[in-house]
Amino acid sequence: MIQISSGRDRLACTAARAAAQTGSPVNLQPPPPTEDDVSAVQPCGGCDVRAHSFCSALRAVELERLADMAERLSLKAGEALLRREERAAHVFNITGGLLRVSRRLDDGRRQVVGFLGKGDFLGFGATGTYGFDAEAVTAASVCRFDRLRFAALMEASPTMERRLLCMASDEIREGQEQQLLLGRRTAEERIACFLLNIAKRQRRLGAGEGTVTLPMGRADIADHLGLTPETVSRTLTSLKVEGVIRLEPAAAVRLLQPRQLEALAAGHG
Amino acid sequence: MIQISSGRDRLACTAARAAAQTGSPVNLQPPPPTEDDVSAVQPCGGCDVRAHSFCSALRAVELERLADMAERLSLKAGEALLRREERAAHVFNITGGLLRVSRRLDDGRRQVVGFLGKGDFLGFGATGTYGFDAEAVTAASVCRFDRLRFAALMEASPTMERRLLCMASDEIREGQEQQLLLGRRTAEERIACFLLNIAKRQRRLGAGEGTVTLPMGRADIADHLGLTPETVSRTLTSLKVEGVIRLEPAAAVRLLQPRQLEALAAGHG
DNA sequence: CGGCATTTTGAAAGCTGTCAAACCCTGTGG
DNA sequence: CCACAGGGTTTGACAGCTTTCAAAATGCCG
Repeated sequence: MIQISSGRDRLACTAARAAAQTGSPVNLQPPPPTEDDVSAVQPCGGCDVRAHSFCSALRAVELERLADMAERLSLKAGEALLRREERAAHVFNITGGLLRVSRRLDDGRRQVVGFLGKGDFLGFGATGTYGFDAEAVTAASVCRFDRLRFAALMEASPTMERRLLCMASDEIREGQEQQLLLGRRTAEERIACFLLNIAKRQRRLGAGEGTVTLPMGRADIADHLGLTPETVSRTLTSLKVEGVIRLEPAAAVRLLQPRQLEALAAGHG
Repeated sequence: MIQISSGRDRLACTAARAAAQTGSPVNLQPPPPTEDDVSAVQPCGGCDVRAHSFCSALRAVELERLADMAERLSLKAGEALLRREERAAHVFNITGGLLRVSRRLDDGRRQVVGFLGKGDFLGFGATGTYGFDAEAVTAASVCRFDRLRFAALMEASPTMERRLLCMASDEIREGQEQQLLLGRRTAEERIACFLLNIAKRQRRLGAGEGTVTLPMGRADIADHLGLTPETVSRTLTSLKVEGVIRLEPAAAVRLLQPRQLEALAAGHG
């Protein structure tokens, strides 16, 4: 299922890559088929900013070590990276594509707890077993680290754990924001928030202007916002009719009236 | 508003208290009026287990330092401990009573992100400003630490940050669980989950048998579960009629059929 | 170009929310 | 110790948003 490339590979983080260049020439494999396209428009997740600060906490020597222990994985769309209750043996860093992290009920009801993209880390917190499922939404590439070796490296670097703590802290805050959304916002407000969040992330990753791309399907969006695919679709077309957004080909959405969208997200609307 | 006792005071954590005893005689103030009753049945929050592991990561010297910098606060029911956007100058440890942590929308809609009780910590993650409001549900007592001094102490203790990371990790997991609840569970399932969670916490704090106490009002429960007070009340009486629980005086709830409750919480019902 | 999955649209039902009133418990004052 | 006031809780009736079930339309991929 999961294609694993040779152990010594280029690292995910920008910083790591830069530092590694001084060493042996890095063999840049051509990225898997669709990956490049996807990661080009790739929006969601904890953002590369975090990934960057994370890696910049490491010294060159440590980056070497980190690069040494990286395995590179390729996931096809829909493929699972890990499952809840599974032995948490690894830590991951997404280098391209889009993953979804979710929790499920026995009867199949699902809550997408987050989307992860280029630069995002996954699986730190895990104590013993993972607490969630992680699957590829689009074709994706991931760096995999052995948890124990990774932890050892962390201990060596004092600032490293602080970075992790910051990342965890951000994640907690995002989770609380999402709880507010799920518990108290209307469908329209949820969609507005979602679009603005995606837009912000894409901007951070260098995407242009008021156009966002939604690589995930309506069902994924619905499971993220606590709605049904039908409601997501209806709300989207409703916003389109109001002239707030325009639905374009290739899963693109143009934000015609970002101000209006922000007003909706804020609850005035 | 907030009553602050003298600087050098007994510490919140059990471990810290024990260690501090070897030093100067600790002056145990009589707890505020209702606090003792409340904290006796006090259920919710990240649980004292975490608080304990946290403090057990410190050496005696550090505990001394920690005790040195503690200020003790008393909150009356309904009083605010801190507000979102406020300068995050402190870290807190709840020593008695019950607090609620919440996020709000401009129009007043509120999401209670968690209840904190004896032993819980509050305000770590905060970077710059707090990201939530925190208010006393019942009369409560809290230890307050200066953030910077606290951070400095953390850096000194290598295992300390790891503890924090674990706590943060737990919090993330709880947050995801809550997202699943808010996004995908029915009112009845939410109530069932809530009762079971409270019960688990009370058990951990040494409460007896199948009786839980709900120190918070219906409105707080509603804002925690993404419902209205009316729906909370209706669902509770519905469970009562079905013979699953019994509503007793003093905000007590007896779990007559815990199995049935678990089935409901799991989605089979 | 055809087949299939996804998305959109439609109609109706259901769960939860809203508004309002009755009830109860708690704490207070006589 | 009992009556009373007040807020919180419970109950009722109804409305509304979202879901559900179903079918049409669209878009993607071979």
